Amino acid sequence: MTATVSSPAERRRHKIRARILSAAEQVFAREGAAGLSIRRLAENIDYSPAAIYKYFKSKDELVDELKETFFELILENVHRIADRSTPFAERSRDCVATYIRIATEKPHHYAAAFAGESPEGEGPVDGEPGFGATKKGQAFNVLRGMIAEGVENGVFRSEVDPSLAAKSLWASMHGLTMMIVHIPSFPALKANQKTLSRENFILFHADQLIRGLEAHHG
Amino acid sequence: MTATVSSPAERRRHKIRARILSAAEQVFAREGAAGLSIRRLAENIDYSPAAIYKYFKSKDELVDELKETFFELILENVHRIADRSTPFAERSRDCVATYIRIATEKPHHYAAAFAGESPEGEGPVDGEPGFGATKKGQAFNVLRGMIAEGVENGVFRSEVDPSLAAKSLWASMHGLTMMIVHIPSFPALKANQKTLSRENFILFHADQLIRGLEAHHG
DNA sequence: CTATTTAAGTGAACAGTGTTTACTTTTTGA
DNA sequence: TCAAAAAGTAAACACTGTTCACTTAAATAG
Repeated sequence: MTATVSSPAERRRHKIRARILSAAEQVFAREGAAGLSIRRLAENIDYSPAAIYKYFKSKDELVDELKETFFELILENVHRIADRSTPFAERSRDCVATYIRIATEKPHHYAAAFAGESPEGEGPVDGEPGFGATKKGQAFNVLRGMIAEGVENGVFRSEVDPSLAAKSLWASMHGLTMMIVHIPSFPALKANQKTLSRENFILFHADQLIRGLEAHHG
Repeated sequence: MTATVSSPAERRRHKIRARILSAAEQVFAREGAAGLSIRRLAENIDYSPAAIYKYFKSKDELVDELKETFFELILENVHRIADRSTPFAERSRDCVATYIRIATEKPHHYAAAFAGESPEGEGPVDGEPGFGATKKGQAFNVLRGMIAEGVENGVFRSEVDPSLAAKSLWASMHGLTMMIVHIPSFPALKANQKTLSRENFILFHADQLIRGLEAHHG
């Protein structure tokens, strides 16, 4: 699909861009956006701070690329689960759980992806044109498709609107993810004397959310 | 309960502290932690930047007080609903909805309360000694109490552990709140041609969460 | 192969930030 | 009244993202 249309100069440029992103990624993964400074980054790759601006027009743009790559990872994993042929209920739960699992593996990435540090600038949202283009939007669409399937199956209540329910479900997934990301010791679980692992908590949460959608058959 | 044990000096000091906090609150509510700089704050109250440090040992400490006051507001509102004598299911939903409603009225406060800007430092969590002392912790305890009540009533499934379920529920409330806070246009709802208000979305979400807990009677 | 244009890279500065230190002024209490 | 404690400040430190004028290297055209 992608032929070698790039000139040597373009390839070189792309390579250096990747080098910068790679160095940025390493710092970002450990210390987050705040810990990643242009000056430190420049030093790491033996460049002057100003040189970075020949490749990225701002720190935000650089960080945005790290975030998009990260969401690509989430999308891939969720997609893989969604395309399985396991029983529907189980598959739904696994989608939810996978999102949370993968997301919490890179806490700084996830936190930064939603907090443009101040509540304002964000990409397009559902309904707007560019939404399906972002990885975030694609992940949401997978979720909605899954719920629509459940409604058709009769597994989920017929009143639920997939688009609405998907947003609600997404918010809940997002919530646990954020909790784990922001409060490292969450969930501090000594529930009923038993110490539950984080994994078990995620599964409980996912189960709870799917239950809210299910039709009562019996 | 609190007699006038304070000397004139102490009262004066407290007054100035409050003055600083009030000035900080105004900027913070509009522009968040990033927009609130010590220098700007000092200028607003005709003080030198260094003077602030006679009253607060860091910007973080100052902001922490704003956050705690904010969570006091949430707690008050949730408590008021929880203490009502309306039917249990309705009351539960209202608690959840109220948390989200009040929280999203001060987006910057809420976002800052959970994002210590970098995922690390947070107050005590459930199980630890100081948890009940924080307003955040108290709000959680109200939630857990409510769920415990539901389990005893038989309204909620008997298997659910209140402590565990409260964390899960809290995470979901937190999720929608964060979504609204971070993505101003969330939920972008043109679900089924109908434009739903944010309020309706919150109620749907709350309903969905309570459903997940309910026992299937019938 | 040379001349010219374009891109890459840089040092220094600008405008900010939170915080500390040494110093002065004011207030307090014996 | 006078020493001690607290309040307040100017100036500096060590950072930050970003821009500008400048030099150096590479690509392109004649």
